[in-house]
Amino acid sequence: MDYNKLADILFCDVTKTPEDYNALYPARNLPESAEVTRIAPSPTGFIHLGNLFGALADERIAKLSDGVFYLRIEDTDEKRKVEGAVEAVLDSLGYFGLKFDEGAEIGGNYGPYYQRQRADLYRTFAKELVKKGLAYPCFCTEEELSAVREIQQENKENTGYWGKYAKCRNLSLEEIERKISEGAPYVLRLRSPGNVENKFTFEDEIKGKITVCENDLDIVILKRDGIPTYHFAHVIDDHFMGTTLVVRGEEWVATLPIHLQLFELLGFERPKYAHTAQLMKIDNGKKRKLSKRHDPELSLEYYKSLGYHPTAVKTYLMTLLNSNFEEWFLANPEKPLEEFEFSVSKMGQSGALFDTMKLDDISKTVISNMEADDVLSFYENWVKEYASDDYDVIFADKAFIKKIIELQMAIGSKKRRKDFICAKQMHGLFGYYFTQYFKPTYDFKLDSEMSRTILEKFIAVYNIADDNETWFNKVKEIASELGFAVKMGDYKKNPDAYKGFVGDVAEIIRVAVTGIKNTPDLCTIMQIIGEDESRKRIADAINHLS
RNA sequence: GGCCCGUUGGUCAAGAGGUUAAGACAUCGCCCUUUCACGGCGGAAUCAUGGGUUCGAUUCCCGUACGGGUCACCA
Repeated sequence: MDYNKLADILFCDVTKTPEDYNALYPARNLPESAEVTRIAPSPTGFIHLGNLFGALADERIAKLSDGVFYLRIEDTDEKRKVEGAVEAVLDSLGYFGLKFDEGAEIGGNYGPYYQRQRADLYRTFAKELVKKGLAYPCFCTEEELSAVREIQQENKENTGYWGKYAKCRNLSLEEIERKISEGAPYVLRLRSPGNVENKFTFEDEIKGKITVCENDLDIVILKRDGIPTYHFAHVIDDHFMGTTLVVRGEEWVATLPIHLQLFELLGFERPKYAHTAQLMKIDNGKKRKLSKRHDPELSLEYYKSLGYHPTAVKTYLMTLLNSNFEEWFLANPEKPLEEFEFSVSKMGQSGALFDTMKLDDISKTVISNMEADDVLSFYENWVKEYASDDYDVIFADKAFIKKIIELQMAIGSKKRRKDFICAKQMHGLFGYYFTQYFKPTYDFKLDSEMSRTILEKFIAVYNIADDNETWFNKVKEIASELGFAVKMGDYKKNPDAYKGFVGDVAEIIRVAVTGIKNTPDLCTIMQIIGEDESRKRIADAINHLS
């Protein structure tokens, strides 16, 4: 068979040569240790936690090694393409603070970064393969292929296009020419020189040694429309874009032999691979891979809409990504996580269960370490986007809401509070500060008579100018007069001697003023909402009790 | 089903041929406390299983079970 002739028939449109591309995409001029990483999503319009998980690793590795982190869009599947998906990817990752050095919509010297725009490149190398007798056109229909698969399954053989089942492998040039002239559609398949009997071990950056079989499948490299499959595009792109480390999900280890074979046949040096474990969740008592379809918590938009701070999500992901990160974070809660020395070797190799509790805990810590102004503006942006109806009320007076945030965070005191998890939950915490939203339930712990007495006595001595200590001394006095212990310890030692302790008294006032039992320092709350409002609320409560 | 990978408390996990088997989240108890939160102290809780190798194995080897991945002209 004259492979050159076949190549010319199949690729009469190809005018460039491999040399042209070698010149177009020279090796990157980077230091020895620099890693070039990438994320390569398909534009389905849905970027999820798993993508962010991998992207974070990619980004850290590239940054810490003074390398390059780029974005390539794998849009080879026309059917899955969604309008605006690329913008969504950029938006989502941008929200989480991941910046690309080059890539789709950003530019760079190794573009275009959309695979559909690189068709000539792929076809040039596909042609090379044909010339060497390493690729051939296949005219099999879907029906033929599935019939073959059934036979293989019956015979308990490996499924796929291989060996004796590779019908089009040995078509003569004449047959090929005839079919093409008849307009028969075809794909281009690799003529795999591999043998499944041959096993070899491969060193993965995360998983260590993996034993695999050589690929013997004549996989499709160019689809009917002339666009490459993932496998072929991956090899060509990561070669010409100079990727040094491919970080991708472990679902790809199964096809690793194909990729390795392709690198070898094309004479390219292969990159290192790091196959990451998948994020899992418990479903009906079973551990399973998080799925885009069924798990809303996989969507990045989900966290954004709940108002989880991007740093919190990133920090949580880092704990899953690097086993020694958490220790570092606990020791340096205030340091930016960019300072952590991320390492591929510390990446876990089994799938981690996604733990919302832990995310919440980390969120609390992350937010409690932020400046009040940053929390405020983060919250403001969230309200604008997700609770816009409340915006005018809450942000009518920025100084007011800032005071609330400072109180809730206990800014200024030795120990900050860790009340805030996410913007949505913050939003729910703020109700009683605003007259418009204040709807007390008046769940008083003591009987009406006593509750009313406490409130009456309190309102008689209340002075908004009192500092915290004076304020509390007044409460203590009332407690003492009415037969409550002033110290909790006294009450605990001798509960029968008292009606309760000072906390019980304070709670009555708290419920009257805020409508709920759990709040930060009451004295400050009353200062924030103001004297008139405080007095009015207490008077209302007294009325309610009368 | 074939092939590949994995299995340390409820969860995330460190770990090494000999350890009281770290730490974090969750949980429970106590302390602190005007409530809550924060913080402090303490408790309960783990090496899937059967065989080897070894003076000794949770750690190494083999099998079993279980879990995961994959078997497209999808990525």
